[in-house]
Amino acid sequence: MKLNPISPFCYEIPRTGDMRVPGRIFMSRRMAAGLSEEEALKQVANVATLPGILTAAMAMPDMHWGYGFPIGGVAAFDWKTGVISPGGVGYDINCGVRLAATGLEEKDIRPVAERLVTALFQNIPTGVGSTGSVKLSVKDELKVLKQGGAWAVRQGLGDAVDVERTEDGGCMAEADPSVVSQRALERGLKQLGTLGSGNHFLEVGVVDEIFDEDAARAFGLFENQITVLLHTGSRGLGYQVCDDSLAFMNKHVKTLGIRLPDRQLACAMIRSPEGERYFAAMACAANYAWANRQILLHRARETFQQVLGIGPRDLDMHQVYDICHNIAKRETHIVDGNPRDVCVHRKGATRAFAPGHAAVPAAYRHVGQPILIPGDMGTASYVLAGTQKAMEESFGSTCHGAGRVLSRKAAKKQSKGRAIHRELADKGILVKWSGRSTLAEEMPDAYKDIDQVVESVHGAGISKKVARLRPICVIKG
DNA sequence: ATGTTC
Repeated sequence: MKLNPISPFCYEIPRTGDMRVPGRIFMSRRMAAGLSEEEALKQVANVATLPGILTAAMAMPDMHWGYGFPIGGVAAFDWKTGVISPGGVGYDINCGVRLAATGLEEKDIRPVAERLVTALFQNIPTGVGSTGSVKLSVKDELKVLKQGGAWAVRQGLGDAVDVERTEDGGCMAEADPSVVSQRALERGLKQLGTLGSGNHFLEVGVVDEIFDEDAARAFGLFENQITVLLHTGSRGLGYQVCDDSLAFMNKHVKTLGIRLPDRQLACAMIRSPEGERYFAAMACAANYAWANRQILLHRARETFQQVLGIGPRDLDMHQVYDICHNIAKRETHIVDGNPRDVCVHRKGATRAFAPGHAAVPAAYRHVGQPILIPGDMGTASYVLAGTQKAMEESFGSTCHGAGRVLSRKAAKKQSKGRAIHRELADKGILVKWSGRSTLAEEMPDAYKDIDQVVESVHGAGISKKVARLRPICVIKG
């Protein structure tokens, strides 16, 4: 695939064949030189052929191959003439990240780290098919799908301010539980408040370095501060919503009469019964994910208090922000100088709204929206802030994480004979996990260098570095 | 990512 540098941190796939717009990849020269993502680049070009796509099919430096659309991809479609596609969101609808800061410092946690990680692992169900964190009736589940994070707070599983510091207030109003299948409801019934598996985790970390004092102060972050970072999504419910939607979209797309370069790009006009049905079901799964992360934060608060023998006031575990990185949203963006109503697909990409945007919580509005970028479990995670340049160049979007370089299979092979948990322990990172091959599949070597990913988006100007976090304890599924 | 191939 031919890539033309159009600026020091942006490369273009020129328009050819059925492409309606070019492709655009945000990455440093160094990452471009090491790029071996031919299949993912082809997927960017494929997305560029879809009806109603605006400006360019975009990808972030953490891009890799995904279902139809690349992971690390951003695609915005005109609301009236464009399409919506489950492949542009991903199977784990509203997979996302939540960060809480505490009143504690590293010295308060080091002596109890072993007990803390053990207690977190006991109190939070992990792994494929994990259940049992909260008891839910079907009636309550429908409320979760409609209300999102606020439902959990109403149950006493969090604070009102948690919801205020969540993207979209932890709720997409377009949710319509009547379009969610019985099977999806069944899968969701017992999984609320569970972590899941794969790259999902809950991590106790420490603020390692501050890059932007003003933004860090606004976000309530200071050096040596203990943080909790958690990464999970909508579990089996979201997976089932995606699966159900792909089934009816595949049927529907045959009636559209458009030629798709890949059947995994199955889609519908946004303003069609099929498009609206997917959007309404997707929003339900998004709300479920926000309730899920809300409950996990509550479990973390309970566990810290139990292990440290302190009350909520001394713990002071307060939410910094919660973002989604697998979602489609209705947003207004300036396109060719005019405001346009668009449907932005972010799949393995994060919203990065600029200072002054009304969707950014008031306390953060002068510095921009917080962005949470988890690294692999052996290195670091980053807090960034949204920028005006992101509004202008990437539909208010940035990267989402390190991005895989090794397939799960390849990672397992490379880890043979190694004790990954010991390698991490040598770096001062305690890890507890449930899946037989989780640690091998998720080992640091399986991921790109998070520092390079973050330098790319910082260099491109689509977000700016605020702080780096270093892990101390990690639980995984 | 996923009751990891209803």
